[in-house]
Amino acid sequence: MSDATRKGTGRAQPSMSDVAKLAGVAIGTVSNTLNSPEKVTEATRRRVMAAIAELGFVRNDAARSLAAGTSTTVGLVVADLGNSFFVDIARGAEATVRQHGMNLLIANSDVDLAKQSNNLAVFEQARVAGVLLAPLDTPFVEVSARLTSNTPLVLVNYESRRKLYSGVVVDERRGGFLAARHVLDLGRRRLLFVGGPLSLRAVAERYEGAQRAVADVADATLDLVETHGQNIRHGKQAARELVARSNPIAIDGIVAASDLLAIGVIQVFDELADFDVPGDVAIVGYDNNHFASESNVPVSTVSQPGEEMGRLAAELLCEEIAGTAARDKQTVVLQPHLLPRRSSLGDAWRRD
Amino acid sequence: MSDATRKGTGRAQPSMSDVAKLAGVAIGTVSNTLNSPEKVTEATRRRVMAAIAELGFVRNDAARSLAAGTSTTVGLVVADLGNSFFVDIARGAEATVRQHGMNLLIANSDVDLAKQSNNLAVFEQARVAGVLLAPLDTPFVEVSARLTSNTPLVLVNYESRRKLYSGVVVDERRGGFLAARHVLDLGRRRLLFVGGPLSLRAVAERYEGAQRAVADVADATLDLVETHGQNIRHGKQAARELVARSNPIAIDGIVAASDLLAIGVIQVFDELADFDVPGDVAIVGYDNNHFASESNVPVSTVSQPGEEMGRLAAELLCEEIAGTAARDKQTVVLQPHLLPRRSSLGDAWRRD
DNA sequence: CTGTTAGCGCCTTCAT
DNA sequence: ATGAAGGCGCTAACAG
Repeated sequence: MSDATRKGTGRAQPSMSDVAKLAGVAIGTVSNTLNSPEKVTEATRRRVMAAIAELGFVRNDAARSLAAGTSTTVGLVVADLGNSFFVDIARGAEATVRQHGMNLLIANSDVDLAKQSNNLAVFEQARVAGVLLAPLDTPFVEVSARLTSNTPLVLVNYESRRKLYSGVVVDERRGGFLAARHVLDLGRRRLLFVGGPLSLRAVAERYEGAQRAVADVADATLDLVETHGQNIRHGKQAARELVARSNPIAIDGIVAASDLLAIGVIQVFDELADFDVPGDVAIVGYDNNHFASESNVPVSTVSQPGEEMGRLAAELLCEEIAGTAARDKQTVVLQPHLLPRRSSLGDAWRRD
Repeated sequence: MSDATRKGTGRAQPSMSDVAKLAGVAIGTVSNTLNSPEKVTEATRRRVMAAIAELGFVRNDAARSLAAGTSTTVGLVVADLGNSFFVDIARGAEATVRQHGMNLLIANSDVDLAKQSNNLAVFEQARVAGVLLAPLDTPFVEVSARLTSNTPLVLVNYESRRKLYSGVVVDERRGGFLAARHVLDLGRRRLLFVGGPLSLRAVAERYEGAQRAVADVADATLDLVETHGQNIRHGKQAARELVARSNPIAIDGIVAASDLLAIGVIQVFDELADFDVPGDVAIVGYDNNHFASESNVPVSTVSQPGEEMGRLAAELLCEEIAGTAARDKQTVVLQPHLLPRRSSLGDAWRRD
């Protein structure tokens, strides 16, 4: 199979030595004009560049990183690209990674632990400079993460209890607290938390935060309807369950674990005559879903700083790559913030 | 720098020769047990695997693809991860790529032509086995695509007019046609198309399709409100413009270029007293946005087969990589299909 | 400033 | 079935 040319159109990729030959210089010079332009005469630089252009040469990065022992790409392993929160993270990470002269490649775990492990392995085999891991919300993270032994690794949206990795997370309890306190500040006292399953760390912590806020107010109570997920249909289901439980509803404020849940709840309430949001029940969601802000009743929400998380995590990773990172692993905690809108403020809220 | 160990915690990555030494075999044997297990005794295979496990060895893929001249990863360059259509494509592509024993890495162009070019360059330098390109909707595609000279390239959601690349697209005209004909079948005659800018190929083609459907019906007309984008706010704006133009509205059917547009329109109409959707105006959106199906008035829509597009494109790419592809480039055209829901059918539509 | 050279870690004949 | 050796394309150190 040696002398048989590859099938079809393309001739083989030109190599540096081809470029060197055409430009009439040595191969090392080509390498220099690419990596250390200051070490090369303007004239020869031009000749080399011309040859590169003429040949359509593209440097083989596999060879480069093999020889140099360093890569210029970082990998991002993401739990679910279908969730815009992770897309925000990717956007943020991409920005700072690029700022450091590197490139970001993304692998989607698609809510599948096996894929997540595989993705980590892929990046490790590729000898990327480092990897950012926004993992599934399961207790197995440390295990799969341990697969990547020597590659710098920073966690996003997950805290390494054993301090094995640095990471950046958002204070979910604080978010739940903010949401509940907002409703309490509006004078509501009979609150309900909607979300689930509580085995999800984020949901459980938001619930805890809400509990804390309620505990601060003497005559306030917090009820719970646990759901099987955070989509609109789960919200609808929860609302129907609530209505079935006691009608008229003995609740005047709701904290939902997601905007979609909130929307579902609102939709069911809308169909009930003589029932008003937020007049009868004030509702706060979570996530600042783009959709939620523009729905019929713009949903008050707790916004998570996804892009900033991505940026910060990438920053931490770059430090580890550069070897300038602190010895101890650190977990940065970012604060979510409340965005009150019509579903809690009512007419007191003005668009834009 | 030879005997100085790398900084900090990690000792250097073990290499194949380390494994060979530990297992008491030659380096070639290690390679064989990894790549051609059938060429190795069960006993030595076990010894080698044990050594690999003990050392935590991970094969250096840069070296591997350099030596073997083949890569096992394919790249996907995507116009906008914020658009769930592209996420669907990624999901489909990932599935078939994996089925062929390869891995998919994603790079997000984030609606930026420069990033798109850069992403293509990154994958080309990495010498991936091939790349899938779901490009921005601009006339410059052919140019930036030409950057990738020798890497197999298949287009997704874009047609190579010059037949330089294979690809898979969806029949946008057909989609527009289906939407409009559905409204016409409902007895509506004064239609309106909402979407824009028309410089976007997809929007223009959907509009053309709608025109064709209307042309088939003697007394039907099709009006146009061109927007600056396809989000909810553009839909609201368009609806207000329409109301301002003539009140009561002289329109009884709307084809929107996206579900979000449709939702925006519906929201504005909802605020008008004595105005009913679909009673007064039947509305069809486009994209089968997950939200749209669960919003207040579930939006009738045209669904695009994103995952299937990804699968098919990946299939085409794998053929090119394997060299089993037909000589001439082919563009596969997939058909969208109509999902009638409440925004056009009204009470005649039953959920689920 | 330019040319020469020795590997980077692995795959792949070719002997054994 | 196993071992030895050359080379993939490039970088980095050194010599000129």
